[in-house]
Amino acid sequence: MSEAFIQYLRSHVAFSEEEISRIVRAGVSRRLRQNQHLLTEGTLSKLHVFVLDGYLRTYLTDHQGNEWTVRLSGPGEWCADKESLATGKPSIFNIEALSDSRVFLLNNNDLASLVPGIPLLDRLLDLMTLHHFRAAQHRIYIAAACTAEQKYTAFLEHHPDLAGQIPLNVLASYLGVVKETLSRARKKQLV
Amino acid sequence: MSEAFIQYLRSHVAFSEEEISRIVRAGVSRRLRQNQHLLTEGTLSKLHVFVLDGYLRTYLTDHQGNEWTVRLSGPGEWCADKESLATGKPSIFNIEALSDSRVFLLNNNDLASLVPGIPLLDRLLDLMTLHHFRAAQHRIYIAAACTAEQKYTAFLEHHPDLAGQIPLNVLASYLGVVKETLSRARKKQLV
DNA sequence: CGATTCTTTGAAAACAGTCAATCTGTGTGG
DNA sequence: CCACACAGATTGACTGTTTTCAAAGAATCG
Repeated sequence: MSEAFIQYLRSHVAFSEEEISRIVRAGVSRRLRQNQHLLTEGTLSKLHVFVLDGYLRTYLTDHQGNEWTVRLSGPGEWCADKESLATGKPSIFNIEALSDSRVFLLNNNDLASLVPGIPLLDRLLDLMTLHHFRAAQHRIYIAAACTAEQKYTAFLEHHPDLAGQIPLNVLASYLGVVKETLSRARKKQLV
Repeated sequence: MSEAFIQYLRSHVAFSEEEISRIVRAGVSRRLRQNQHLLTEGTLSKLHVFVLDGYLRTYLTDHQGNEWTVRLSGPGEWCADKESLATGKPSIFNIEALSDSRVFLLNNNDLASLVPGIPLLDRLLDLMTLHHFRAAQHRIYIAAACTAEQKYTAFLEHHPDLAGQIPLNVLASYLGVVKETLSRARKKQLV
């Protein structure tokens, strides 16, 4: 069931098999249908989400009702509202499955209770945060420095697998352009 | 000397006075001249920088030699290259003083060696990371959803103190617009 | 097959970037 | 103290890109 998650644990931090099994037992794997929401703005999120299979997107809605995708998460990636987790305040984000997906869910409290016994877990949590932060930093640079076409090219380079899997309007809201512009950029790209 | 840092420690985490004194003794305060660099790309950074006074900017240079400001840090804020700290790889960023400044420097190793004796330090480091991540997330949204004028307005709201303190071209490279565009946005703002 | 959603295309308008000139303030040397 | 140079900021005219609006063309699902 959660083989992909176990693989992830093995390859990123030097846990013992016994530790891995304890971590895995602390969570559950779950299926999500396409368009199913895992988190809705205004509610509390206590979950760390590890994507086993499929694609999730994290987005927020502005005052005009436009949706802005702030993160895309594919297999082997994490997806959590760090902020809501840390502060205990309701989330401003929504998390939705872009396709039928399987995820591994870890409750923050359960995870925290394991930390004293498995000191390396802290290292894992650090890694997760760093990964997210690094990605965010890179996106800020891309958003500032690139034209629509360059953004699309950069996205293809960083996420060759993802491009074909997600709807155009979602990718557009991720890149910060309008769907028509992205459609044109994509067309040029092919020539 | 480092009063502002001590205040910060007191108000953010419930350290004892003795712990605070141990933390403060682990670092040093230093003066920076305007335009002086605290970190240059290609070098290793082991420092956590707390701004006592003045303003720092973190930027990177692209292939065409353009500078892109990825962070601005004022009094009471942190400024560090998390990535270089965590991976031990040379930094891709530069950190520069925008004005004559005073900073409090903590070496990562020194800080790490205090953690076992002061468990709350982990909480502080979490807070720092979270703060940075939150800011990055917000900037991604602003970059995607806002026009030049709205970006400037949003910046004024979030950093009312900073706007007057930093040169226009730096702010422009932070907002992801050209300096002329920012100049015009600022003019409209006044009307 | 019809209905809905996603994508493409076109034309016009709004927006931001480029280039070049001017203006402003600051500091330096005569 | 003035004149000058210099860097930062503004302005104007122009170009190029992106958005907007509207319509038509695929693709998908029941």
